Amino acid sequence: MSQNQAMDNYSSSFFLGKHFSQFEPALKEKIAANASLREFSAGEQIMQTGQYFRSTVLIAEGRVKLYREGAAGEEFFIYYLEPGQACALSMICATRQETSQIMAKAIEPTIVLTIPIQLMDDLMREHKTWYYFVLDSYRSRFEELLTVVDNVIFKSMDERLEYYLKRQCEKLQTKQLRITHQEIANDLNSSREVISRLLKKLEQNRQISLFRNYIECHF
Amino acid sequence: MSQNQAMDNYSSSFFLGKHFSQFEPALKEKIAANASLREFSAGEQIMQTGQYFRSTVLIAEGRVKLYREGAAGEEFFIYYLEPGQACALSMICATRQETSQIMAKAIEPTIVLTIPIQLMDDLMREHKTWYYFVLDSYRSRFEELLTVVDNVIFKSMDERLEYYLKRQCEKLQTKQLRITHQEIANDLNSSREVISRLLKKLEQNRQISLFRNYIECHF
DNA sequence: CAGCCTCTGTGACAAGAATCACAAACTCCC
DNA sequence: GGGAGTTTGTGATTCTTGTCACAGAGGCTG
Repeated sequence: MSQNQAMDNYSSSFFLGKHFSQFEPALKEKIAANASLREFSAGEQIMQTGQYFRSTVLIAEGRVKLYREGAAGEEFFIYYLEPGQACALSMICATRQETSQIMAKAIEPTIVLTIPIQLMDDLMREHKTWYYFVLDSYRSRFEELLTVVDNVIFKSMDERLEYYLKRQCEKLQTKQLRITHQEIANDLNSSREVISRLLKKLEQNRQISLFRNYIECHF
Repeated sequence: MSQNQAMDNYSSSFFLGKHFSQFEPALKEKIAANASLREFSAGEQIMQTGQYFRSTVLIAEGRVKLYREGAAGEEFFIYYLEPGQACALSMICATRQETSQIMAKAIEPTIVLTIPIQLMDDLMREHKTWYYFVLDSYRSRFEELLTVVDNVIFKSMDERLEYYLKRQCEKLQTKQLRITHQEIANDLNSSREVISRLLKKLEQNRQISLFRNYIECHF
């Protein structure tokens, strides 16, 4: 075993201990022995639309933003993945050798744990904790996707914008959002002017304060 | 064992053989021995929004329509479930005792197989076929939900309507759709007048023919 | 400080979709 | 056949959102 791989294994255990504490020691060891680490810098793409998966992906550090891509290259924001979570799509695509229809981008320096598909059968059979984790990942992402549908179907743009801002504040753990109107418009698949106008309204209602390059929320 | 239950078991095997042929005999027997059958008449609700699940649901006969409900009671059509498919939500909610955020309605006389949650651990551990089936159910529903998002986000109402009609033809295996404009409008969360006008346009383009209470598609 | 780029604000207009109002056509049932 | 209920067609109007055009403000760099 190369020194590099020994280091990988050490680091895998570290992240497993930090963010996957519900896994029992035997499960953690098994994953650590087989997983490898991959690093991504902020802004780097982790998955492209249509890519094949050869492994299951767990987020060890950082933050990943998932988008659905439109025909003309528009990037509609779906949800974030955080440390301790798994890419639900990578788990199923992995078992079936199918392609993913989603694009993922690291928005912070990010480290992911990749587990070879071959290990899945063993993990599912031997570790109830693991299959609970897998099913729960699915359920959570599924529910999150359903709330996205809800918003798009039943809500108007001003409500969607408000929900978007609240969600950002929660996920990023801050009331100061470093983001431009154009970026928000992209995430919501709207246009900059519309977002600017709606933000102005929110400011007039004292719900937020607007500054150059960032927004302060008073939710 | 009551005669009734004996009949249930017999019938369960029958449906398992008919629509779940990928399951190996041992798996089918185990499910048949533990599952029970429930019948629903056309139009009956199978799940209500917010309901708890105590079992995993497989569709044995008929057809089930799944909706997402809006705050004002609007019912937005998500997808159909057919014989051989499982309700993905019931599998995860079952393992975690969570509530579902979806409403399901039988649109034909429908028979479902319900498998008690207690059996899940055993099935997952002992039968690779089963956990592949579970993960694949998830993947398929997830992808289907993503295409719903795509349509709502990136497409205009005329494109969504066309996609809707094609999907109905495929799923219901017919070019004659017995459906009113109002029902389509409900499924797409639009209004009857808008749908009527767009249908007229499709008719002018020779893509469909309109009749009272049904539509003939020439796709 | 001058020039350039990015970000934001705003008015005018266009397009899509929802709503209202009403009429016509079809179906069923007494 | 006549009336009631359901389904469909269509114009007029309004609302929301997207698009175009342009201006000004802030920040960076030579």
